[in-house]
Amino acid sequence: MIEPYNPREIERQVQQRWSSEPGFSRSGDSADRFYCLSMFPYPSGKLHMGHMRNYTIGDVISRYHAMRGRAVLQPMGWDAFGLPAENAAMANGVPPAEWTRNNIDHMRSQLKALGFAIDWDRELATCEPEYYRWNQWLFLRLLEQGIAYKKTGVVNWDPVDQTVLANEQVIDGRGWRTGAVVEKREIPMYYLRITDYAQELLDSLAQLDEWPERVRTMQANWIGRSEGAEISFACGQHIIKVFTTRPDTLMGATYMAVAAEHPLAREAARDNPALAEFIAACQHGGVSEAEIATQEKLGMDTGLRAIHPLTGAELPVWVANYVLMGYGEGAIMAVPGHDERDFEFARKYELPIVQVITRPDDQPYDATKWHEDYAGRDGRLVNSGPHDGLSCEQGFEAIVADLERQDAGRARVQFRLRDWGISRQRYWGCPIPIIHCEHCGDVPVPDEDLPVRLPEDLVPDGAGNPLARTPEFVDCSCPSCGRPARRETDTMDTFVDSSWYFMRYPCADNDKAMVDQRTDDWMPVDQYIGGIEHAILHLLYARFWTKAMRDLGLVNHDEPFARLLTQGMVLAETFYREDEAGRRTWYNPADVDIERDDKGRMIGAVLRSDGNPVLAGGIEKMAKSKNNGVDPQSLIEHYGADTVRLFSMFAAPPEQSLEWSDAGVEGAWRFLRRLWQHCRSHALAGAMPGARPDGGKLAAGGRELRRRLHETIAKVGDDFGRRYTFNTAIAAVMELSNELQRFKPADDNDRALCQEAWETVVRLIAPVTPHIAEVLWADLGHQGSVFAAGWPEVDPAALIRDAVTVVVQVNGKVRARLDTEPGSSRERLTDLALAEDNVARFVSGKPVRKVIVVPDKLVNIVVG
RNA sequence: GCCGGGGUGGCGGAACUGGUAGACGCGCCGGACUCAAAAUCCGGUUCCAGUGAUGGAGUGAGGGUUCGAUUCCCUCCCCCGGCACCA
Repeated sequence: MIEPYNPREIERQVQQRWSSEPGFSRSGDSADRFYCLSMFPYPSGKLHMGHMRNYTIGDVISRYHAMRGRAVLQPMGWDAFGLPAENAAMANGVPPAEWTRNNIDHMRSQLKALGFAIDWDRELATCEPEYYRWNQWLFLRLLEQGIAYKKTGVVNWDPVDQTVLANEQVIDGRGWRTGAVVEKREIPMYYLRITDYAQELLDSLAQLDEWPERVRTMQANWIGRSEGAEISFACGQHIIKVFTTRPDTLMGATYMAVAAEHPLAREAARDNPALAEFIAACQHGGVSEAEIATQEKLGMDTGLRAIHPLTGAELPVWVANYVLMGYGEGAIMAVPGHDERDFEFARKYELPIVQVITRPDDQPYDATKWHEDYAGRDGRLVNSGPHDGLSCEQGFEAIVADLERQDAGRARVQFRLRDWGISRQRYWGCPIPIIHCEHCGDVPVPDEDLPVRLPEDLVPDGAGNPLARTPEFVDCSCPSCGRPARRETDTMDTFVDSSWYFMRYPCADNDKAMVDQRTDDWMPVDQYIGGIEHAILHLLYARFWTKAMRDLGLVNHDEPFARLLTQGMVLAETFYREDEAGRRTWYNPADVDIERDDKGRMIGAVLRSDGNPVLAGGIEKMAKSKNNGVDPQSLIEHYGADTVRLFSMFAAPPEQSLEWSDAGVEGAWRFLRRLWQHCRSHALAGAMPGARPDGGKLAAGGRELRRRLHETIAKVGDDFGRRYTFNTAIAAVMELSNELQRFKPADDNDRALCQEAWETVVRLIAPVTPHIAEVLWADLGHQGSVFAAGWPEVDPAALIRDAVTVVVQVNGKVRARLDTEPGSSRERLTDLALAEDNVARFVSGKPVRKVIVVPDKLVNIVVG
C-alpha cells in the first residue's frame, strides 16, 4: 500500500534536512560559480504572487545550475526604506522601523516555507545602519569626485499639508490626502552626474547581449543621445541658448519659447502682471512627464525680441508650458514648419509658419494642416538664402559652420537623460551625511562619524518630514569649526539602496569596507531576475552606480548583470457588484463560484456566501484595489509549496503575464499526486538504483520510450539553461511521465528502463518541485540529495529513430502523411507522396510545376 | 503625448531557424468504478458541413512577399508596462 502524497509532511521533513545539509555547494571556492539574483522585495507585509513567481524562477535556475555542478550563490534581502512604511505609520501610528521589521520576519518565514535554496547567512536589509552607512560613505566619495553636487530641482508641493508629494501621491493634479491643487516648487537638492556616464551607459548596452532586446532599446531611448547644435540668440543684454537637433531648419525659426522657470521669463514678468499670472498658472499641476506631455499647450508672449543669428530678424520670445526647464537649456527655437509641437502652438497663437525643407515629390506645403513628412530629413533646403538646394545633412553642416564663424553656435551632442536627483524630503530613508553650518556652508560628515543614524521611533503624519522637527537629530556641531550647526534632514532616494545591494551580499559580514575581494569574485551577477517595470530606472541606476564604484577603484567590473530575465505580472479575474450610485464593491475570486455553459464558457458568477450574482470585471493585475489578490500562503497550506511552484512555472513563460487559476493549481496538484503514486509503486516493486537497460534488447515500445526519455533530457536542459521556458520544460516532463505510466514492463530489462526513466523524471522536475523530488529520489534507492546527483546525461544512441512522419502538401495544403525511414531521398519521398490516393486526387490532370522537399519533414507538390 | 511589449480553441498556453497550427494543462462532453457521491481511471474536444472517409475556414483587422506565413514587410484597431519622488 502506497501512502498518499502528503506535501505538508514531506515538505516539513525535507526543509528540516536542508537546514543542516543544503544539498548543494554554496562555497565560493569553486572556479565554476553562478550568481543567481532575484530583485529583493519591498517588505510590504506578506508575500504576494509576484514575489512567489519571481523567486521560484530564481530558485529553479539556481537548482538547475547546482545540479550541473556549479557553486551557486542565491541570496536574499530587503528593500526596506520607502514610502509605504510611512503610509502604514500614518494609518496605524506604528513607527516605520517596527512595521518594516515585523514584515521582514513574516515574509522571511514565508520564503522559507516555499523551499527556496537561499543563503540566509548573507541576508541584508537596507534600513539597517550596517548597510546604509555605505550609501553615506559612497555619497561622500562621489561628492569629493564632483559626481555628487547640489542644485535646485522642481518638486510637487501640497500647499495644504505643506509637504512634498511623490508623483504617485498626485492624482489629477491634486494632493491625494488634501485634494489641494498641487504646485511646482523649486528646492535645493543633491544630484548625481549620471549624465557624465551617458555615453558609456549607452555604448556598453551593446555588450549586454543576454539582456532582452526590448530592455536595451528602452534604455537606449531613455538615454536618448541626439546630435545637433547649440545656438545662441541675442535678446537685449541676454543670450538665449537653445539646443536643436535640426540646425538645418534654422531659417524656419519664427519664434522662441522658454520654460516658465527660465530666468528670462521671470525677468520679463517683473513688470508684466499678466505674464506673471501666466507663469504662476504654469506652476499648477504635477511635475511628471506624462502629465506635462498630455496637458494643453499654452503660451504667452513675453514682449522680448531675440535676434536671429543669421538673418538678424527679430523673433518674439514666448513662455510655453511645453518647454521643459530640465531638458537642454530650458529654451527652444521654434520651427513650426517642421516640428509638430511648434506647428500646433503656432497655429493656436497665429505665429508665422515658414517652409524651409521641400516635401517628397515637390508637393506644395500646406500650412493649415500638419503632415507627417514635414518633420522628415529627406527634402532639400528652401527659403534658406545661400543654403537653398542643400540636403538636410549638408544644410546641417553649412549652417553650423556659419554659426561657428560668428561665434553664435557649435555642433553638440545632447542626451535626454537627466542627472539623478537623490534628495527626498522624507523620514524613512538613508540620511544624507551633510551638516549645514552658517560659517562653513555645507560640510560633509567625517567618515569616522558614519553612519549618520536615522532615529527609529518617529511616526510621520503626512505634513512634512518629522526629522526636521526632531532637535536630537537636527542639532549638531560643525565638523569644521565646531560651532552649532544643523544636520541635513533630506534622505536618499531608495533607488540608491537598490543600486548596489547585489555587491554587498558576497561580503555582507564585512564591517570595515563597503565591498571586498569576494565581491569581485562573484560579480557580475550571472542571472538577474525581476519585474519588467524596472526595465529602465532601477537597472540604469544600478549600472551607473557600478561604473562609479569601478572608477573609485572599489570593483573591477563594468556591468553588474550579465544576463537579465524580466518576468511578467501576475493577473487574476475580478468580480464586483455595483450599487445605485455606481460604486463598485470588489469580491475576491476565492469567494466566487463560476457558472458555465456546456462548452465551458463562463456565463455567470455568484458569490458563494449569498448565492447571488456578481459581475465579471475582466482580468487585471493582482491588486488590493480590485480585491483580486490570491494569497500564496493559503495555497501553500492547502496544496504544499511544490504544487504552487509547479503551477506558477507551468501556466506561462516567465516573461509573459501569468493568469492565476485555481483550477490550474488543481491540475498541477493532480500531476504531482500521479507522479508520487506511479514512481513509488515502481520503487515498491523493487528499486534498482543506477540500473540502465540494454538498449539493444528492448522491444519497439521500450525503444520508443527510451528515445522519448533522452529527447526529453535534451529538451528540458535546453529549456532550463538557455530558453528559460519553464512551461515547455514541465510540459515535456508531463508527456514523458504520462508515457512512462502507460508503459508495462515485461522483463527485468524493461524494469531497468523504468528505473532509468523514473530517476530521470525525478531529476528533471527537481528544480521546480524540490521537496517531492528529494523524497522520490530516496525511494528510488539513493542516498543523499537529488541535487548532489547531477543532471542526467543524454545517450545519443537512444535518440536514433526507426521512422519519421513526412507531411505531403499539394499547393501548400496538407493532403497526406507518410511514415517512412529517416534519410529517404528526394526522389523516393516524391514517389511515395504521388502514390498516396488523396494526393493523386488533388494532383490528377494538372501538370506538376515544382516539388519542394524538406528531408524527413515535408513534400510540397505545386501543380496547375 | 512619448518609449517599449503583446493579441493563437471555451480558458492558460505550444509551434525555438519560414515547413503538420492548437503540444501540455484547465474546462467541458461521454464512459468505467460506486448503493450513491467525491476522488480516480479510460475516451473525445478549434469552428462549419458530413454517419464517415474527407472537405472548407481559421493565429486581432486589412494588404504584401513566398511553393509555403502564428513566424518576414506595410497600414490600422485593442490591451498592458515605463515616463525620472511607488517600488
